Amino acid sequence: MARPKNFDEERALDAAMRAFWVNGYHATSTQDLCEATGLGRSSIYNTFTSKHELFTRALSRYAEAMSARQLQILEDSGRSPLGRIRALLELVLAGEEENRRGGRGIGCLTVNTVVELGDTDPEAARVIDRDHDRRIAALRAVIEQGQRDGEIRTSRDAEQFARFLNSVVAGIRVAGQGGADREVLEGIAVTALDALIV
Amino acid sequence: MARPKNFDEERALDAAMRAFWVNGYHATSTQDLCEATGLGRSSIYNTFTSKHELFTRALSRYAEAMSARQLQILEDSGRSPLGRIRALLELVLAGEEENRRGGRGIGCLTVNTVVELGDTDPEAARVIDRDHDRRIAALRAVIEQGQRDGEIRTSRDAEQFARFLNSVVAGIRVAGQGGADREVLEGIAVTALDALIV
DNA sequence: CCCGTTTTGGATTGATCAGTACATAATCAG
DNA sequence: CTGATTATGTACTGATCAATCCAAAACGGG
Repeated sequence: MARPKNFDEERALDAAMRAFWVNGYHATSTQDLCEATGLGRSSIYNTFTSKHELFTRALSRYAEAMSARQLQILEDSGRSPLGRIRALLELVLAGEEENRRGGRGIGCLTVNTVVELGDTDPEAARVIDRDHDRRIAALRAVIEQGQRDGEIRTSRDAEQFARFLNSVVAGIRVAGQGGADREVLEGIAVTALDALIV
Repeated sequence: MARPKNFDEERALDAAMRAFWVNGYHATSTQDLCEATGLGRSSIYNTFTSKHELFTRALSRYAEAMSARQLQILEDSGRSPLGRIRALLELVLAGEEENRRGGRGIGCLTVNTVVELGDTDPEAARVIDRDHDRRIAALRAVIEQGQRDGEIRTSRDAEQFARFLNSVVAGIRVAGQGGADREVLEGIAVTALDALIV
């Protein structure tokens, strides 16, 4: 029929995602994206239409992959509710440790995007809001379960606690970007858990 | 001797700070800075040398002003240690509420800068690190006092609690930028305090 | 083998970027 | 009033931005 693409679209998307993740939307030029993906301008525009659309797709992919791993942990019936939350925080810590560059982390693409673009990018905001809602719902379900089991003892309702934990994760990410090492981030995480067992 | 400047340098710096705060470093053009400050290009370059230097000065000014208010609260002997921490969180909540734009906040310039520039801007990183250390030290002192008074748990050491609280503040800021309203942010703050209170 | 279709590379577009050059305007010391 | 000095407005610089154009290349169905 026609000439086939010479590259794997998902691999290219991953490379672009990485570039946006490390440098942010504005500081990543289309030239940077060409170099990161190994594609020419034509291929990028032919496949992804525009820098902004490529960003939106990369962000969606990130959110999807990240949430998939996190929700899998939160729904792991092999662990207790509290154990799941611990495992989630452990995943975050491991991720931050893995992504350290020259002593500083690169954080989380969704957090970075909220901070960099705020409400100036409605498509990005939509992706992030959706992802946020899913994570809050999953956290909330686990916390409710833990409260029923008596493992989680807090006078706060599950929704409030879910938002607290989500915010702590964002805070850990920012601290990682500020240069905090594993030990410090772990200290933040375990301290947050103290609020669960009041 | 010579022609005097036609504007107030500090007011201009405030306006520039605001522009960087709302839109970030990369998304704020020199043209934007002219419009925000009301100055011409010549005046800006004559006074502040470069966009980057203007940014560094604006960031320093922000950090200075922000820390001044926060340290004043943390050192207010009219309140108990825990009362000071509550007041600090209240200040953060009030600030986030004040800065809401179209439903979303604009966060905190230092947090925004850590996230946007990470370690790609050494001058900015230096300013922020210094500010961070001061805040941690002040928090730590208050927490130690609270622990001596029996008002704050001794299960974690003061340094760890300080870093936790600082991270929670960053998390609140990010949540505010994500669109969370006052009630939600307040929920995060009071839940965080559960980890400290005996 | 060849034609229709799509991909690809490279040159190019106009807009915008940060920063500069320079002439003019404003100020004050004398 | 004059001259030294600094501020300001305007026009401009080269670089880079995202995006497009177009011709050549690569494929698969017939």
